[in-house]
Amino acid sequence: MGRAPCCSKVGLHKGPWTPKEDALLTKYIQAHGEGQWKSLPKKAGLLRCGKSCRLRWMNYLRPDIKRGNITPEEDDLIIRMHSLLGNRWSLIAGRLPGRTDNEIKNYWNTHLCKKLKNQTGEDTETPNSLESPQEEPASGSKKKKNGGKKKNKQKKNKGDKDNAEPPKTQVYLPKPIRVKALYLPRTDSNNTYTFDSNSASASTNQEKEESPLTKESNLASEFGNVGESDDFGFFSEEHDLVNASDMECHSYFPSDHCSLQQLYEEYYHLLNMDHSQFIEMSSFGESLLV
DNA sequence: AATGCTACCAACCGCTTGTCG
DNA sequence: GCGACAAGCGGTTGGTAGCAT
Repeated sequence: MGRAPCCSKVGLHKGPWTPKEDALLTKYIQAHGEGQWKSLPKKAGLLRCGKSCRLRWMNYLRPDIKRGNITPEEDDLIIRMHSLLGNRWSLIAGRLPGRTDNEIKNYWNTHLCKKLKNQTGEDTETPNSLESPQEEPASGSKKKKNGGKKKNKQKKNKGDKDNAEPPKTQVYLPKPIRVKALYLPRTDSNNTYTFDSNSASASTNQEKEESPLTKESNLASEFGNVGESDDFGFFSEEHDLVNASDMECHSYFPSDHCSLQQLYEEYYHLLNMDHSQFIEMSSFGESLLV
């Protein structure tokens, strides 16, 4: 398929965003809404590519972003979700409202991977991105060519992080996070699972359709189109969809452990059902169930 | 104080996927 | 069915902070 035009056109800014750029982007989106990322920079007066604008907005500027530590419960959920889903950061992020895929990915690579490695000895490679077992995760794979840079330690535009640098191995604070719609899997009395097809957030059209649900549907399709099985009732459209108001009822920021635990358990059940009864497991699906 | 090294994370890059004409 | 475009996703890179020497 065609690729989006490369962002590296001459004259376009790259690198850290300035407060001025942030303001321009925020102002434009507040006035005109999300979407049309390609034409947005020009209209907003930004010398950035659309992808860059989108990323900045999604990961940092969105008004519904909250900032805060990754709680131990979230930490635990990330670990367990990752064990189920692998490197599907957006899926995992979808289960952790207030967390972006980028954030979770970084958090995994910098904290959890190491943590698990220490706990389990060695076996913490991810299902989808196995690295050499000898290599250090994350940091080991990115030894800096530039080495130390103590001299010019001027701040880049992340001043809000300054108050949040705990010692190593701690959860790092204020980080921009995108609040994604919470697509809660639901269990009905027959223990079948369905997913909402609506977004609870003001997302773009694309986002609505390329939502975690869609990804889950993709996941389901990787399990062999289970959704098409009425018996399975997996992603059947006609029943028991969670509407936005339902989702509001599930705390938008399920900070309590019970909610997170429930999310995990539902995923766990979902992925550990006896699929062999219904489908032929794809290799990917199998990889998720190891 | 200067330098080296590592950890962290924002941002980028390239690929994939979905939509539309 | 095909190609172009828009958007999303995950891996990787590069800059900065902080600790060690």
